[in-house]
Amino acid sequence: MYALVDCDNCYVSCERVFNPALEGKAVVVLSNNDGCVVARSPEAKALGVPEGLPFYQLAERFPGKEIHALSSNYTLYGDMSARVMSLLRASAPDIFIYSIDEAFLTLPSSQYSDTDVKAWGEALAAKVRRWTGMPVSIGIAPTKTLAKVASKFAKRYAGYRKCCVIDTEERRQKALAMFPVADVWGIGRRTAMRLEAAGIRSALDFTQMDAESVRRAMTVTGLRTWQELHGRDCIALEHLPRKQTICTSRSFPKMLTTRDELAVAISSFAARCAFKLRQQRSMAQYVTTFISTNPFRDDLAQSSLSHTIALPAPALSDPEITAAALRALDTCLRKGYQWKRAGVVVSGTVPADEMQTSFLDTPIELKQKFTKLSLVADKVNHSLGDESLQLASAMRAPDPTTGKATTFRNSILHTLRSPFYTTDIRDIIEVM
DNA sequence: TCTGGGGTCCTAGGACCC
DNA sequence: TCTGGGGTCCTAGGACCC
Repeated sequence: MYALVDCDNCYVSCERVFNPALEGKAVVVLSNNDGCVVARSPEAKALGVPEGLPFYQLAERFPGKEIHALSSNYTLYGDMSARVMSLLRASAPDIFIYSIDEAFLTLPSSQYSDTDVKAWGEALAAKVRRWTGMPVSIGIAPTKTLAKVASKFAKRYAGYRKCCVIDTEERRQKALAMFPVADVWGIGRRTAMRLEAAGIRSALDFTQMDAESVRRAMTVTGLRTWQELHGRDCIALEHLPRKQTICTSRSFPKMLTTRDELAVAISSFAARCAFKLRQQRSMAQYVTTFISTNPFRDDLAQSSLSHTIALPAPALSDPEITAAALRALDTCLRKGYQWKRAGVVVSGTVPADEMQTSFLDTPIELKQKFTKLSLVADKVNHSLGDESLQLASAMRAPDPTTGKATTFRNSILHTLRSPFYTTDIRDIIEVM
């Protein structure tokens, strides 16, 4: 059996743990630059606030409603997630962390009989709530896709006391009959529209299609989902310790036009990618830089450009990745556009211990220096704060009046952000 | 005025090899 | 006039996830 543990309205719940005044209120959490709504409390959902709504439309669309909006505080959410996951790991050692707010636990059948698995789930949800403050819902079933279905029931109906189990054929049929096909894990908007046009509305309707037509219409991934809904376990979540592609991208609060402004942003994205590479102990063979204009501005010239550079040998240091990203920027940059978004992608990752050199590469001594320098910078930044030590190319020229050099991250808007309650001693909560 | 970010998997088709 | 068979690798694009 699999247990899917899912945090309820994750970002909003993290905020409520430290600001209980938000309980029972309509709350939304915003994306970077306070752009649009990425998380909603049940009260906000009940008002009809859609996911992805641009923040500036919130007041227009919901006049007179009291809706609390917060900037996203990923430092807080990441830390709260780690607390929840460590509790789950202690309860069931075979855990696959699927996202910041979800994990699959594998329950050995020898250990849990049918009768007490429900009690086990209820107790786990209660423990997570009590120890971390986070509300979670748990779905238990023989396949991951059915566990997902079960968790939605656990979330929706209080009667389940945070844990729903789909273990018998009768329960499976009943649950799937009530479950919209569009909500099935693995069936997205496109496919759902096609299925509904063909009269297939519930997950049960979908399971009654014949396997061959499912495969034809939705390829083998769709067939896997179909099998899983029938109770046959066939989606393997592989523990991929090494990501094959790592991307860092942002929209800008204002559109950029000069090479210098873009270079500061690209340097910062490149360094972030290099850091992520070092964290997973890999090196990248390719570096891509992309830039694009604002697609919502019909009145402006549109362009979306990218360039990929094959490194002479795999790299993981800030200087090497940044130099390649800036070279790629200079290759693709065109005049006459206003750039709204940019990013750096590193790909073709290989394990860092399989380092090879080539005659064309940076001289080996220099490469080793760059690597050591980046590792030292990681340590300094870990103890003194994220941007304590970085390449000068990631900083703007100092302001002539204050003499202070600012970074790209300084320019991201998050005017409604909550304090770093759990990770910064200056923000520690005070009890009066 | 203001519209997010970061991934994975699958398939088709072209290039290329013998 | 008639023009094979089998395979790999790479890439772009679509679909999906949170």
